[in-house]
Amino acid sequence: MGRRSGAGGPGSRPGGPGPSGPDLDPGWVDRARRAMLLWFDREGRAGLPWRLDRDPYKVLVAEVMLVQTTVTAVGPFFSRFVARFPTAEALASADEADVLKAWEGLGYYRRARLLQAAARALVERHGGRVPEDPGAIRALPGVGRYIAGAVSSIAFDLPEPILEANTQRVLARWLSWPEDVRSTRSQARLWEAAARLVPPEGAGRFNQAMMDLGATICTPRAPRCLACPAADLCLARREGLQDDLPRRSTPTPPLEVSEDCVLALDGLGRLLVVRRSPGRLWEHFYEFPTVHLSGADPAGRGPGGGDPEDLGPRLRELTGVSLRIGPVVRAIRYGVTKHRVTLGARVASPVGGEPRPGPGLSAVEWLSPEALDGLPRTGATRRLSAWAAANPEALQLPTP
DNA sequence: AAGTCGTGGGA
DNA sequence: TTCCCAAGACT
Repeated sequence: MGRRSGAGGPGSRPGGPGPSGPDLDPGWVDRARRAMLLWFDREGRAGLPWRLDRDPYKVLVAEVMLVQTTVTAVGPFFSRFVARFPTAEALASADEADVLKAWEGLGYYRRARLLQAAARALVERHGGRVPEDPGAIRALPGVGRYIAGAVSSIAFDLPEPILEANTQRVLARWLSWPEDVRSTRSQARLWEAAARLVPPEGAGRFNQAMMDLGATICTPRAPRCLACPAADLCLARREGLQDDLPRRSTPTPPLEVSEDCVLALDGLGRLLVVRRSPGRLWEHFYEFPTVHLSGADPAGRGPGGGDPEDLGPRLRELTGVSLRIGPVVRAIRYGVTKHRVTLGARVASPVGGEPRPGPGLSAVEWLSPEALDGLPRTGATRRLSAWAAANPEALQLPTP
């Protein structure tokens, strides 16, 4: 017996397209809806900060923050952000630098700019409110099909489907979908299934139930099928494939990168920092002057060279400041996009020159540690700042 | 339509 | 430590 017409399976006509075809059996759809809504009311995740009310603006903020970001990480950011920018009006009129600072640490910083653009669109086009119209929501900056469906269903209970990491996994297993879930075909098929499944009433609860199931039961590894309210609906479980689905093509290994930066201290206890230019990674973010040594060049720092003798001239060109450069006192590793970076931090002190932004930079400044704390920084820069503050003696340059 | 865009928690 | 991966959108 194949996967196609098993009693109670998702596929419709025996001999028809089966679960990989366009149709889902109406009886199966009905059972799935009931099971998920019942389960959500009993076992759904309670206490998520963005579920305290259904303010459509807050739902929108939460959905944007949750893009490619874990629930655990978003929690405190969301509470702080909506306290600081409680309405679309407040966000629309805020300084971009304040919005970026509130977003610092969440990553994908373009989201923050687009969310503010969305807030401005809400003020200009919709009286400062999120419109109860999926098409109008989808037209907001930074809002794609997923966020439009999530806001429409969760805030307004409109029967719009969603598809994201959790629902992809759940649906791929329910349908025993064998292809790479990220392929265009898979996405089309899974969106289609999601659209068939979302109930005419209770859409918001149903969509959240699918995400909660994926997060707590139907997990990437070792799904807890014994606790799953939809176990008897699930084709992958019936076939014993729940541990092998969804399928993903093997990712390419990250590219190794080596960089050095300088923790340069002047006579007033200030640190030399640079601000990155627009149109590139970490735009408008502050960091310590950094040069590319070898490997790929994710941050767009230009041609590298491993010779420590070159560091002085290169940093002079970058910052306008001539530096006496000491040894690496701290090394950290971090990942960014498809790269693995080893960043060495050297101590340094100025011997001449004036701050002047070089290639890829829009500003160079001497700043106190306190002033630096108030500016948006990359994750690596925050780690080094914290380390420097905790180890002031390590910043002393050895006497030549 | 493949590439780009970040970070941190958990295993 | 390293690896996986997370409520995607935009170009």
